[in-house]
Amino acid sequence: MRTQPAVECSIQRTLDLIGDRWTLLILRDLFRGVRRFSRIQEDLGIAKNLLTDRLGTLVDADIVEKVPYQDRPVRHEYRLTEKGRALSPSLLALMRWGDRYVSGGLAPTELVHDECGTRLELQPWCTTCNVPVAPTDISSRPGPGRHIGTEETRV
Amino acid sequence: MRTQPAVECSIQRTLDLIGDRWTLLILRDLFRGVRRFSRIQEDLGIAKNLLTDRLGTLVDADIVEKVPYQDRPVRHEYRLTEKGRALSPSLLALMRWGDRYVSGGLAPTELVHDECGTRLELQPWCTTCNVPVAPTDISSRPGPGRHIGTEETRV
DNA sequence: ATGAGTCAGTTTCGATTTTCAACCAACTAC
DNA sequence: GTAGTTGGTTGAAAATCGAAACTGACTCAT
Repeated sequence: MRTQPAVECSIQRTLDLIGDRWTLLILRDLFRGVRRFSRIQEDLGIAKNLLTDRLGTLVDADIVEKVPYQDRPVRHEYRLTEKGRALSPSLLALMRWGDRYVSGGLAPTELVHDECGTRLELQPWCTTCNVPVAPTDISSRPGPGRHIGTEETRV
Repeated sequence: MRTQPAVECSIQRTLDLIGDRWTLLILRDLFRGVRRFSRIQEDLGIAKNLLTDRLGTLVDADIVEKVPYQDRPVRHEYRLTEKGRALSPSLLALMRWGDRYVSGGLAPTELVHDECGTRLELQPWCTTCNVPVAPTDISSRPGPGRHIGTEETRV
């Protein structure tokens, strides 16, 4: 969307790709199984030219792929790639925040653990210690993908 | 931002509030400790009138608060409220996705577990079973905040 | 084989947003 | 008094968006 020399932040890089008003909603629909142009269009109320544009961007970015579901006439549907499915935690996090702070704690839809039916939380997880990590136990440091002037950083 | 009758989805409700091109970047700056109008403005390169507008929206939504840091002249800085800080997992999730899929696995900044220095992952977590939950073990169901026609839903 | 319908777009154009630059107000420091 | 800083506001040009009309490829019913 924008063309900046190479931003030193993965959040910004990500938002440059999918951070506009519609794209995350389109992705939500794809996660929900709404995969066809016209279905997405009527579900979101997005203008068709914009939907064309956004889906094109997502396909170019390899987040979504266009697969034919019939010949004669050839019709396609849009499916998440592995890269696209990897956005699941991001959407889940936004959803849980909205449940708590916008929907007043009353989730319109709940995501639960299959085995026990408990509603899921999303937590930072340490793969070494195998424990959830509280925000107070998180530090940041410059990583191998170059670094920015380090400040008090707590995300 | 938009005024829709009462959308039945926490993702959409959330994105209506913070899902524009700049707001999440502003919040990222606040998490990083960049809290003053002029600092944010130059860091992001956002137009000042838009920054005024977006900060106002965030303050109205109680995501950010404006606190004076000096008198004479009174100057304010913008701080995350508890509601704002609760967006941390969302930003973290977007960051981790960007690390992997946009920055080619080379994180510009790493968030690590204080105690052991391991880079953090963000995982759905079952508070009952006390285990991380894989995407395949997640189901969805209508919650108390009203419900939408249920489809194959996997977020 | 004509006519209506569906799906996935493209085109056009007026309305809205964003950007960019200039200006302003309050105060400090010199 | 002059310059500088911070946190804005204002207005005009440029970019983007939204709504509706139009297209093309095909099906199905008559």
